[in-house]
Amino acid sequence: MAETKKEKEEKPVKDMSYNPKSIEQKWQAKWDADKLYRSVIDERRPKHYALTMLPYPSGDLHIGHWYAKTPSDSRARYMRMKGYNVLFPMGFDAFGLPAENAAIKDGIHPMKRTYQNIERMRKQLRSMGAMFDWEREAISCDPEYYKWTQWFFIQLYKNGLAYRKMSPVDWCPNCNTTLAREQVWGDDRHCERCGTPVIKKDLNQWFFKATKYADELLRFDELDWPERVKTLQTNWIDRSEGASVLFKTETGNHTIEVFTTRPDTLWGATFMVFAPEHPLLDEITTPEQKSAVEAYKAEAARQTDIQRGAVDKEKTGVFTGGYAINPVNGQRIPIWIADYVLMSYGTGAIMAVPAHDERDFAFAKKYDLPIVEVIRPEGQEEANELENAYIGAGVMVNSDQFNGTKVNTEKGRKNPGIAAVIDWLAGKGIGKESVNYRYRDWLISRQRYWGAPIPMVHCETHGWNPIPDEQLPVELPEDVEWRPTGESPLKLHPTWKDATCPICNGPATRETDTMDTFMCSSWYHLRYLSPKYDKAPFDDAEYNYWMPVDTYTGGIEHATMHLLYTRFFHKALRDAGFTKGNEPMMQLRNQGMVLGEDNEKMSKSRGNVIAPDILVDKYGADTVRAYIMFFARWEMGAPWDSNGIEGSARWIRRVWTLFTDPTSPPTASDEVKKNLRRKVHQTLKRVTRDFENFDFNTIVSALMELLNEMYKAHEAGAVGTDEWKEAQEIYLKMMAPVAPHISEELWTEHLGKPYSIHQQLWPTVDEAAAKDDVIELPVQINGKVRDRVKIAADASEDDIKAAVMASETVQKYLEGKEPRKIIIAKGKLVSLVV
RNA sequence: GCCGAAGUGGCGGAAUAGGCAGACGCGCACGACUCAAAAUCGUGUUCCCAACGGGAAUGAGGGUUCGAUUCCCUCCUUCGGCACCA
Repeated sequence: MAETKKEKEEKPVKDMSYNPKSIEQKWQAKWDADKLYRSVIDERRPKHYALTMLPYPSGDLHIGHWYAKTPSDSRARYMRMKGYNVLFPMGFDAFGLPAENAAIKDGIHPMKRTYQNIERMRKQLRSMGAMFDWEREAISCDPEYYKWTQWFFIQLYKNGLAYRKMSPVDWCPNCNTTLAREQVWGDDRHCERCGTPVIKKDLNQWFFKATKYADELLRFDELDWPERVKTLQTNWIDRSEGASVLFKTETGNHTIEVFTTRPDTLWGATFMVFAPEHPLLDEITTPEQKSAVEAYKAEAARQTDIQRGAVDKEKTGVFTGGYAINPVNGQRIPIWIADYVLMSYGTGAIMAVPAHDERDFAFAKKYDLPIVEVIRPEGQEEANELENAYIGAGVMVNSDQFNGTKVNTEKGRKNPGIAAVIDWLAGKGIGKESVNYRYRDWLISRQRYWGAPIPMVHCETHGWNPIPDEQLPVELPEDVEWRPTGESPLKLHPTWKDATCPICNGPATRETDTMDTFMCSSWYHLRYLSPKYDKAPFDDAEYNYWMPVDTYTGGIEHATMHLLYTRFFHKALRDAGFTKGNEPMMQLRNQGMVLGEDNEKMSKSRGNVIAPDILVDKYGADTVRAYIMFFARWEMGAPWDSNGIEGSARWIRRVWTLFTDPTSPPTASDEVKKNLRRKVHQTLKRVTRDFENFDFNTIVSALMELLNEMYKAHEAGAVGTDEWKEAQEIYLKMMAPVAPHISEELWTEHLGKPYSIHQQLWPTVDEAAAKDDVIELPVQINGKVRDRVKIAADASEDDIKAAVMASETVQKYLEGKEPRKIIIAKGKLVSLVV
């Protein structure tokens, strides 16, 4: 050993074999020491805020994290080389249930566990060699962070956007907490996090008035977002245009408001239906019907949402004994209750038009209620004996002065029948144009410990009031007891609840619920701007320079959760005067998912998890990065293929071999040199375009292709020529965003170029060099490729024609005939029609 | 039921203004190097017809076009979202 070392010292020999481990460690340390990726405001340069969704500190970096973050990093690096001042921060979404559940099991405090996990994941994230600016790291469970989460809650409260309400809410019996509507998924209405079906509970909870922004959230005109996400959000909000109409009860004691998308069918409303939970039921129900109604209500309450919501379920209902008056024709119509009417949509009461609504039709048939046709297909004279509800276009009949008015299948004012009736209703004061949404306010209370406490106190005299700013943050107590029942330790804590009313200084009780962690992640992109700033959630100077986020990358699963919340949050803050612009994230791109080799979702229980650490250890980060970018279309994702990575490893090694090859005297012909230069610039063009479009897989393909060409040029003696040197430089610059370590090593150590390659500008395409001068034109005869003709790229149509007709093969297929038509697609192909 | 995405070799995928289908890679086969293996390098690799050569083929069927993976219509399959929403 000693001898070898001595030998090395005396006669330094460069180790020529590719050793990713030492290269990667070396450069990561140097970049770090030099603060190469520190981003500071620089007014002279255009800014680019690249953001990738922050991870939950689960404790281990998953291959999925790599799949999300590596291409995002590579794109950020590309933008930096394009001359942008790029901000690419990283942090942790550190509140949440897993840490608390683990604490219940083993007693380790979530704080302790979370920071340990962060420590570990930080290390793993660094092994990626990404350009994260770690000085901007933000951790949402840090009191210096959640102080501002709480502060924002108070701002929303002060602006009338936070309120407390008793209502039936979704409860996950496994997570022991309520959930927002967005967090309940699927046919069986399960918890988004743990998959357990939720149940309904009546609880007092805090909500954000997200519905105030429903219309604005439907506008995407400023956004470069995938259609898919815009569609998901649009469907989620589900705007529905129609009218609200006032019905009076027969006794005249009550007014019942209903929402309908079909006010043009009002004359066909032959009964009304209330949801079983409707508050007016008790007063409308007659004594004779009381027991039947009560029984039905009890049965409906007993059923789960899933049972009630089953589409194919036979309709059931009970007559209340009460009557309403149809305001358009004075008809006395019975009021029923049925569970197909939901209290949570519209007003919980509907006008039933059996002739033109399938559900009402089925109900009327079953209970033998009158069916009156009010829309008839155009041109048809006779009344219909309806076998089904008619929902098509037609003309209004049995509708007094509106008879003959045309009705199409459009919703809202686009439908002449609806427009006419709405105007008339409004004039009479019995109805008006109205819009309904399926979208609900955001329920943010969580009955858990490991979250940001809701900064509100309750006083017997003064009700609910926010904690004064100077008392923020409301910190989580550390001396808590973990109950296996899952009850919130905040509720059980002996003294934590005790507070002072900010109005009267009398005794008050603290809110023991914490906030939905989606609240924390609704503004993390702002905390990154100035994570240590203590005068406000963010420094305005930083905000004015960096915001909005230019490129946001992350998973599609957040389409109606995080991405909707964060848009709402930005708009709410904008109206409160804290943020500018209408949208927080201008461009969005979603990556797909990496599946296990068995084509299933990766999970510990399936045993199909791919650990990036092992791959990095075996191949080096550059190879893992390259493979992740190469093996699938980024937005699609694909199952992992352990063999496939060998291809990327081979590519990296082949680059190393070629670029560390000692120079030899240049012997290449002019043609070889010209062809090399052409391929280099053609590749640069492709790679540039692909980076712009997030087509990461074809970037690596193009680089592999060019490398193959370079090997051929090498064989032909191109080494040492100016073209070769240019090829090497451009190659490494194109490779730098993909494989930052090896390209730095080859750039500085083997090409002897100035450190750092990551501070170089992206090369410019030489269009003239990229142009082909001779091209091979395929010749089609009657649609089939029969020959290929080599010809100058700038040849005239006549020259092309002549060359094609001169071909023996072409003549053979023409069999002496003249082509009827010759189509020349310039630079692409020639097509002969015989 | 409604809305959306996707369907291309054994596999991942490419074809980015309608113009050579299968780039690039995996895998496989053969060859070189080697005592041998690994690594590396080279050649081949959509299918069918013995074949020179030809034919078929981008989920299926139709249409537009000189020409369709690409545009239009109908349908099938897979995945995702919503769903008694008035």
